[in-house]
Amino acid sequence: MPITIKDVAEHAGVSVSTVSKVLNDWKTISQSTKDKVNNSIKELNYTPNSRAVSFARGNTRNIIYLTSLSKDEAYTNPHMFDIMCGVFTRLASGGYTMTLMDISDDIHPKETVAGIIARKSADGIVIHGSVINEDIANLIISNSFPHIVIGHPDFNERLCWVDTNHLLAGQYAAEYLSQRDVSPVSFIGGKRTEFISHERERGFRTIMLKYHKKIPPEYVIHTSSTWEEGYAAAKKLLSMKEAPKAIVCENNTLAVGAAKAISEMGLKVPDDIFFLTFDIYPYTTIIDPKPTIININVYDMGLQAADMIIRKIDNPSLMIQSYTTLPEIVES
Amino acid sequence: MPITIKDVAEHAGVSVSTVSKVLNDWKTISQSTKDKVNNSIKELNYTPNSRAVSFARGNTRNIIYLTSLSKDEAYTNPHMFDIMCGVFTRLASGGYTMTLMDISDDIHPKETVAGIIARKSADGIVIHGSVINEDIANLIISNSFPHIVIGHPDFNERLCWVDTNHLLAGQYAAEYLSQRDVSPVSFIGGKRTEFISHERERGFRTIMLKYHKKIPPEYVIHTSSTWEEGYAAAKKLLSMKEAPKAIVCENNTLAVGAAKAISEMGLKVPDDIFFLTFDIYPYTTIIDPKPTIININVYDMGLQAADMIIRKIDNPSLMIQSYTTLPEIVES
DNA sequence: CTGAAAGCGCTTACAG
DNA sequence: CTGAAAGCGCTTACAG
Repeated sequence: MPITIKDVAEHAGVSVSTVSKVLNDWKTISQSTKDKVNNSIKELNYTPNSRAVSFARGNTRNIIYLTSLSKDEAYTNPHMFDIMCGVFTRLASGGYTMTLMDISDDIHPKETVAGIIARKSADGIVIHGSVINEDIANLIISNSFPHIVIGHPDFNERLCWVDTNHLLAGQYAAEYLSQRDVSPVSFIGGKRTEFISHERERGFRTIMLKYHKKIPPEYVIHTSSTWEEGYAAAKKLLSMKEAPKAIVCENNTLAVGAAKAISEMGLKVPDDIFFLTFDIYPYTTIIDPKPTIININVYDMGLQAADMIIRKIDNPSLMIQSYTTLPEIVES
Repeated sequence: MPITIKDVAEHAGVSVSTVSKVLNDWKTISQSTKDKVNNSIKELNYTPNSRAVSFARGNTRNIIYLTSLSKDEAYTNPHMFDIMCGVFTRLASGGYTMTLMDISDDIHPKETVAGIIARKSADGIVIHGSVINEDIANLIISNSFPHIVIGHPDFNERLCWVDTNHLLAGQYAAEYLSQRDVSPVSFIGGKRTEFISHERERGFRTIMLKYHKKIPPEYVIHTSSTWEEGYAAAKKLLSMKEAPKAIVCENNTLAVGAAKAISEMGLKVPDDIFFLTFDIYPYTTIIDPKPTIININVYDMGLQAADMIIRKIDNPSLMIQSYTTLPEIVES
């Protein structure tokens, strides 16, 4: 038979409402009653039933994190989990719990989200950019449901979001090389159709252009993101008559291959060649020679996301807002 | 003003209890009333308030996943998240939600767990082996709280757990080599104090012994788990007068270094040398030459864990049980 | 500063 | 097969 608020009230010789007020820190309660009640709570080892609290209060202090959680997701997309840890940590410190929800093999994702809102199973929702669609976005907006999207959605402008800035990351890479007056430079990129790859390259080109440094077409290679292709691309670049003085790999996997090529050809970094890539994980810690890394702290982005959603819940009239996490340069 | 069960009852011209019975699929309800009620539900677009349901029923259909969720955890310990995805998926299909909880910088973890139990914020708990201690274990057992531990705890024997079997994985490696009559073999392991490392080595030795194949001490190297150390160890082994015909690396990172050594020395796998390691992730997909991998499907372990806890909840008198996930050999 | 009472939206014996 | 009513354990106007 678990202890309820009624037991505490009887034990302390006060009413149930008074106990509740002590529990909720009302300032109208006298110190002496507070002490009495708190003593009884301690003596009876009482803990409020969170189901009853949540029901009576009409809020859950729970946030749903909506994403895709398939097998091997943790290996193929560790960043998503790092973001999640950031979101979680800040939510927890704000007194919120976080419930995971998977939408990856959901045939009616819109109905799932509608259900969350209708059945009030959470006070707000964090949605990973890969699982949101326009229907869901409109549903959230029309219900004014507190939310935050991880990744800048390209529909519904009234959504609240946080994102990384890959364009800027590309620019950082170019600035880094320009400041050191490195020339010529080369770039190994993923398929042009990949958004992140495209942004990084675009940013890179923008800055090179700004400094009037041309990148001849043959110094730019687009390929699929396997280490073998990265290796082949780097080999090709380094064998040219005027070999580049820098290789920028658009992603980690390509950098694995490029490193192999650099090391095979006996080149030293950075004396013979500058070597840059993006993201610390998953591979740069084991890449030899060590590249200079343009990294984005996505854990921090998660913290910011949680901050924003808590503020939205506390203050529903808050304007839409967005937040972009800046890149950082890491020399390893 | 949200729609409640009362609105549905009025609209359908029945009592609240009848609506509830329809909602909960009682078999005593006539088809005609069922239809009437279901129509009203649809027309009013009614969804039960989950807070009220949970409160009235006295259960949450929610499970807490207790672990450590720090920054970079996703990169340094992706397996934990793969397990989590497995747990989550099975819980979701069983109609349970899963709430994350972090205990990494909790000064009073025992009180946190006591709180979960006391305030009934979940019907059960999944605890990652890295965050459980004897106090928590005893608390859970004495409250008969439905639980499952990820990883075999070495205290309280009445705990319910699932685990991988690293000893067996080591044995698989040895069997693999014995069947191919490879000799002599060498082993590069992490520090002896690391449990997983130790188990894998122990399993490996057991089987080698069984086939009366000795592993001379100089063919076994213990080192710290960096790729540089793995490289150095492999170099040393491969330069011996009677070079080993197989290198078994106790972990992924060591294998990165060993691969580098093998490839530098121009050896072909498996013609010149057999090359084995454990776990597919994080690195084996980019290791060249490709090792043979003894892998453990931890996602599946997560599925099993969720299964067990659901059964425990449905049937509290269920005996303690445990489950071990078997390794598999992957040729890449 | 404190308490009696209504209410949150369901579920579930129990009676019919 | 259906319904009236009690109850789950809190919170919160409202009255005093």
